[in-house]
Amino acid sequence: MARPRQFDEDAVLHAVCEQFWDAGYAGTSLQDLMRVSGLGKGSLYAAFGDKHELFLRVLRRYTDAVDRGVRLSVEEAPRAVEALRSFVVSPVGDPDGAAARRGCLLANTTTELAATDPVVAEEARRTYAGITQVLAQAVARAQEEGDVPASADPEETARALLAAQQGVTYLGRTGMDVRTLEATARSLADRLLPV
Amino acid sequence: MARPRQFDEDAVLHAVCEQFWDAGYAGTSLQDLMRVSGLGKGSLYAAFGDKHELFLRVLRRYTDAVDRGVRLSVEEAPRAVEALRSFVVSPVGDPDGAAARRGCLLANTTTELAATDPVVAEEARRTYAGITQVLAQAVARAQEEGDVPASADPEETARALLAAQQGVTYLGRTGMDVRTLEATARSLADRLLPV
DNA sequence: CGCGTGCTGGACCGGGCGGTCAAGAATGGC
DNA sequence: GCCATTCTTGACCGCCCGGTCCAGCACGCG
Repeated sequence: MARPRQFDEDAVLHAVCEQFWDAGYAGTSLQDLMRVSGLGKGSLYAAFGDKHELFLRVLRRYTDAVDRGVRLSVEEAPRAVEALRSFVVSPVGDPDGAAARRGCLLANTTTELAATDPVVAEEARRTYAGITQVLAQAVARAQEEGDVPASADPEETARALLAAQQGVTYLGRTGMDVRTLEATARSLADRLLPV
Repeated sequence: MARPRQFDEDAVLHAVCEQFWDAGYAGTSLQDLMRVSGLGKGSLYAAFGDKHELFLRVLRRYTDAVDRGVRLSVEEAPRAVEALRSFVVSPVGDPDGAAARRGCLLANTTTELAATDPVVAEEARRTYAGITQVLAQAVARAQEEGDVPASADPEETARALLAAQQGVTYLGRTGMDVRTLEATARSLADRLLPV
């Protein structure tokens, strides 16, 4: 046969993801990608195509992970309402606020590119539609469990929770004080998920 | 004297603002700025400094306008709760969704730059702190007017409203269907501003 | 009316961009 | 051990980036 690959594809995608996450799409140069991946330009192009294709690959990997994370969180929660609450608070991350300031790769790059890149916009809509569905099911379960009033519309509640979570994500990116941010997130969860 | 300026500074700043708003900071080249302003490089540099300075100038102009807009909306509202509701729904904009997809210049560029540009991050925090203050006063007024329960903490409510509004702004940028977006915004306003 | 002043426009610069390619190195089947 | 095959490296490409600079132009004061 021929010469086998000398790099771990998954490790490269992870490193590239971190880079795009921190610096954005336009803010990441091919040199950056070479540096974080340890690969030459040729290898990158042969393995993943051009910068844009590589970015989409990484973005889909990320959205898949997010989707799986939300599903798992709902599945594993003893009570669905707990998963819903933790979803809203999740952007807060660590107590020193580094995770909050980083934001979300999907949110960051959608804001940067959605207006000009229909593929990115569609990926965002697809992901949020999936999350909304999972949240709506969780709301329905929470209603059965008596933690959310039966009068609430599950899908409408799910969308409100999603919007709230994205708002928290954004305020985190502004560098807002973490404790204030967490209080805001908890307050939103309280108000959107009344007992 | 000497040759007077042949351009309207305010018109140039307006055009440049639109450009940064649509294409982002990195996505806007000096050629773009020359095109939309009708000025040569030399004039742009002489009048406004380099690209970054020009951007900050435009950003401050924008945040000032936003701040004035919110203050005015609260002042002019017959009942404060109406201003609060319209604040949350405001990102929806026109019925065809163009304004929603455009998002907010401050939100877009903060997401793009806040991690690397402390000046932009500070401008964002300053603006949102101001808006929070105005909203909190409006909440207090709404309480006096009997439209919001006296038990609610004005500042906490203001922050929840701000986060909700930013979440709606972001979902608008993803290109979410305008009617769904508007329903989500109204639902958030209903839940965060109970009678 | 002429001259100094400061605005104007574009030529010009070095550099870094995204992307291509060819030559060589590492493999495993034969 | 040879060869076909694939991966790897880095030189190279044309282009456009942000930024500088200067020659000339339009003005209005004296």
